[in-house]
Amino acid sequence: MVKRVRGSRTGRPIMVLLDLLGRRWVLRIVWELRDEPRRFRDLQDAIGASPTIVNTRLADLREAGLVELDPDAGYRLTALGRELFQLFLPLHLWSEKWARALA
Amino acid sequence: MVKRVRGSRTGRPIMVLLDLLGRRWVLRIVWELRDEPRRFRDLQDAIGASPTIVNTRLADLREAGLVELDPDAGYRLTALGRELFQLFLPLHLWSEKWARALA
DNA sequence: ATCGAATGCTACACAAAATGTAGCAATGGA
DNA sequence: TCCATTGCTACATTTTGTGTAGCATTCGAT
Repeated sequence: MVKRVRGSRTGRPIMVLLDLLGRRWVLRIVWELRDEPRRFRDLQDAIGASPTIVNTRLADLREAGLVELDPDAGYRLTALGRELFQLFLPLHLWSEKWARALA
Repeated sequence: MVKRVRGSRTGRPIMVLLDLLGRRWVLRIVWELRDEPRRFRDLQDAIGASPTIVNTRLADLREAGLVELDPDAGYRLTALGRELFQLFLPLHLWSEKWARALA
């Protein structure tokens, strides 16, 4: 069952998703896990957030079925998580254009 | 100039973008402005956040060149904002699949 | 067996961000 | 002149995140 949280009063999947992705560090964590598993501390150092919140967000992402912990390798995206990341890939390219447009 | 904020210490566009999009209500606001302009209060009611934060986020989005205020119509996406939204469109469909996968 | 390093994670005092409610100033129409 | 609509601010309270320390477990080397 999809957790009903914060702004998402309707429970509509897109709202729940936007809410999840709108939590601090969530997008960044997905980004950092994009191509290989990472250990807790490694991930924490990479994004520069407190362990408290990294742990909280990892819990959110695991509950959302987007991230999992492989004891032998570390945290990584699930199949669903990789699908989501694929949708975000175009953002990378676009962000460069965007930065140029603002300059 | 791209504002350098919070987690984005590098200034790399993708990081700045992920940081911006990771602020509460930002994704939701872009979503709500997707097909027509909305007035401040209208938007506020639609998302159910406080006027304080709606105003702050609108300022963020305006500074990022993604949203603008047309006095005659209300807040709306700029050309850049619409481009960004297009990149997010697949999320809508995917979110349904995701919700089904979690059920 | 025991030491140390790496692991995921918790505790907690402090700081920052968001909420909820009230209301202000400006504009424009009746 | 009155009232509604507009964008927005004030401010006390609550919620969320930070930063630092450190705990418990596992595993490999000595």
